[in-house]
Amino acid sequence: MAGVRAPKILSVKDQIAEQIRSDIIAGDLAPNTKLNEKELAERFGLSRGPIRDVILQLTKEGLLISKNNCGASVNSILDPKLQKLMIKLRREIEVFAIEQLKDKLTANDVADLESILDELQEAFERNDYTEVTKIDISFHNYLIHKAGGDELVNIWYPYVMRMRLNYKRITTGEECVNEHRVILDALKDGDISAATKAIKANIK
Amino acid sequence: MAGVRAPKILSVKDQIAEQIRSDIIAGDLAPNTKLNEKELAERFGLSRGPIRDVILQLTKEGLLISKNNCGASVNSILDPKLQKLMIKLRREIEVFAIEQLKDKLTANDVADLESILDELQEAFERNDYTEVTKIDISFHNYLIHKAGGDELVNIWYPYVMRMRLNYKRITTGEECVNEHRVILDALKDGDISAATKAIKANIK
DNA sequence: CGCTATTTTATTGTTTACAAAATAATGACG
DNA sequence: CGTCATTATTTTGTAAACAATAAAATAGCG
Repeated sequence: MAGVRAPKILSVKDQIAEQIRSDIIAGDLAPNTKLNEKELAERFGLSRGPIRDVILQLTKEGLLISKNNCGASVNSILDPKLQKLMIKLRREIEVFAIEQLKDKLTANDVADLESILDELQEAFERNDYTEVTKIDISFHNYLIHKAGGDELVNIWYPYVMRMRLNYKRITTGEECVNEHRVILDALKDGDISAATKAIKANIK
Repeated sequence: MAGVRAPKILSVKDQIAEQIRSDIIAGDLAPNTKLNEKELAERFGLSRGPIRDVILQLTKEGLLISKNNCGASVNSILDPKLQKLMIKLRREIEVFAIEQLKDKLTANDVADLESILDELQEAFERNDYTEVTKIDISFHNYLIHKAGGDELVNIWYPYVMRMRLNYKRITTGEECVNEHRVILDALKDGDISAATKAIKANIK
């Protein structure tokens, strides 16, 4: 079993949530689109119960906006002022994470991160930008989780999701892979200041 | 109807959530206490459905921690490093809010805030520290909401809740009322720099 | 024809019943 | 007597039916 990466086991609800996030990121669900519980339940072959849980979760993440007795819809673009604030806060969280990670990354961690970058490269070559975005997020998620566990991920995640809503298009593409490689290289060297600089450059 | 403050209409779920938050803040629900859905449902005279929604919500707020098929329990004290980070981030959010509020507070707003401070004073005189904490939060909530709406409240709230878990005792008491009065006075004068300083001093 | 009021429909909120998983309890074996 | 395997019970996850609210359509009136 040595060297075998544990496959991530996701609950049904987490999978549904992930799918809806993808749809929003991909633009299949445009801002202000209203979500119908019954439709979603039929689409995923479930009852409305779990769907409602997912909607609540995505609402807390800021992707959806819900009103009592009126249902949920895809949230719209952030006010620029708030957007700027969120970028700032997200940067601070990620810088904090990198500082915590000094001399904490194991060989296994590095290997995992390398493989995430490989996947990123592949997705980019396939022009699968929705997947690029998701893998991009998972790279950061790995660092955040390693540094602060679920607790830190929980406060970090809404910023990422909310920011994605505003772009909805990957900026350049190749740049994305390179930027993350710089981060990982700096981490491998234990060069916190370089890693911090690279993270700041990546979050925009 | 002039001068009549709108009574806040809360959904059933919001009321339950508020009650459980109070119990946690008051210490009636100690960290690591396991929450039983059936028990809660009976206590509030509801079925398990809405209770589950509330648990999910409080989990996202960081007050509870949930595991698949294992239920939810009251979250425990934060790691000091994370605690420090959260204080820093919360401060930045509140400073941002104050900057946005310059020349935006109406006479009505000021009156509302004054009356919140009055309630704070009363609760303090009754030695009702759970209520003091809740009113304290509502003062800040008013400012945050006015500055950034639900959007900003959503990212701010988890910090407050998470921090409260760590104290669970009001520090001095009278200090609390005074600190908030300083903030409000500075806001009334439009003295952003003083208000910022006061907010920073209050968040610790 | 335009507007409001009422009825109808659709959608969300809640309850109840059932399935699956985890925990607790029991019993066999060393 | 202690440990492990198996069974029983409790608890969470899901599904389906019902109630209440909001949205849409229709009818009545100026």
